[in-house]
Amino acid sequence: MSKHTVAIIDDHLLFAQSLKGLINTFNEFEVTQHALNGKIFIDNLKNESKLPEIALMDLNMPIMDGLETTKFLNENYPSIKVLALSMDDNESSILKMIKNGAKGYLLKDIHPDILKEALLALINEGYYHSKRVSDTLVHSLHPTEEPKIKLLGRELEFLKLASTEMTYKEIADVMHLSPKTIDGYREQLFKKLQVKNRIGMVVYALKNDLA
Amino acid sequence: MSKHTVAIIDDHLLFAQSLKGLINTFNEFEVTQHALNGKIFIDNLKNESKLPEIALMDLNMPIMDGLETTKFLNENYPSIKVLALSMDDNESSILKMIKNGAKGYLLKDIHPDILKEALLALINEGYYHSKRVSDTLVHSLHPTEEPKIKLLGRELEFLKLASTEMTYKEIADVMHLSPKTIDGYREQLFKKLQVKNRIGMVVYALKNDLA
DNA sequence: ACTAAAAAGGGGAAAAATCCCCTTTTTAAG
DNA sequence: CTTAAAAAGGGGATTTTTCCCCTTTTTAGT
Repeated sequence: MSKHTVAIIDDHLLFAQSLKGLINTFNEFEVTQHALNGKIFIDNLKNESKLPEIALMDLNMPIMDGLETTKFLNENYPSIKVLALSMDDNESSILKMIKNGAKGYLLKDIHPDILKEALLALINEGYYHSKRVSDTLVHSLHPTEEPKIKLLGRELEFLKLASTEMTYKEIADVMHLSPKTIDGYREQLFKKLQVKNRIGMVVYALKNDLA
Repeated sequence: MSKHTVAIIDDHLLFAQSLKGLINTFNEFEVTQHALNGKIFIDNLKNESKLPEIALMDLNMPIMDGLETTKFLNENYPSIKVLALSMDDNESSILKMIKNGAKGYLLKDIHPDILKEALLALINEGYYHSKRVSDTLVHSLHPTEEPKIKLLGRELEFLKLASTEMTYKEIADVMHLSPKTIDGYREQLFKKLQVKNRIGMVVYALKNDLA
């Protein structure tokens, strides 16, 4: 049985080298490439006959960082599974990486066994997420302390419809109201939400998950 | 040491009763209330001197369902921790519950030990999420199999600005372009995204996290 | 060098949105 | 019953958006 292939993209030479050594002690994996940043890695891919199965991707790199690289890989080489490696468990960077196609997220201070576990999970399940990462994700979804704006009855209904491609006339129609009444709702909402136009209203609705 | 209080909101009498029996065997918890739907539960709260710490909330109920009830509780009785209970592990309903303030999500076919574990976690950690739920959450964030629309260079920049309250004239200004060029981008984008107007465009941008 | 696509720009008109000032009807609360 | 707030509706004008048909310049690939 041939080993699974792993590429390392990291500008910290010392860390990358030791990582390479570690992975090569695993029975199931071997490191086939090492690049100092995303640009170099991608350029190399064009000349490679076989792609690595997994890319161990550092986040902070010069020239082309982990996020950009992951986005590119996801669109152009979707078979490569990106496992993000980072110092920090910063919430938004984890979210961004996953949204852009990373299949897993690891922190650099983990135990070697966890790395192996993650690599195996990536091959077998297609993804890996540590408890710490899952918790972060869940936390980010919880509603934030809200300076919540109190929408009265039909305003919410109107807001939802205003977030579609319907014209106000059409909205008035489906709500069985006069266009002038709708016009009133609109003005009230502009004041309440402190927006200048329908676009602002829609952005508010979408961001607050009301639409 | 007094027991932690749990309210059950579920219209399945048989299930709710056995659940009540089960929980009352736990040393740490006791069921203090049972309501057949969210409306009844909320009405009861007004007359109660002490609120339950945890609400075991079924999702599908007549009159007022779990989602609505959770939303209401989160806004008006934030001290009550909602643990959602559901038959299905449907991705979007899990997401919705959590976004609306549920502190945990359980499936009804779980082992009794898990229920106890979840209740304890809710008290001690403030939340509980099973692996299955975490996985679902993570999965929902991954980019979907994309009928991805290829946006060329400045179209993306324009799209972002179009998702603000700026008029096209103002956008033209900050992009150092003629309003007529902007008009061109707009029409191209309408075709590409298959939308009828600026609202549709903004909704697309927001939902695809481009804005 | 040739060519196609992308980028930038325009005229002119109809439709929709926005604004400001104002009235009547319905509902909820004391 | 009275009063206030919310809901519904209107006139009329300005600004913005949308649409359709068209030209020139720049960029990139063979």
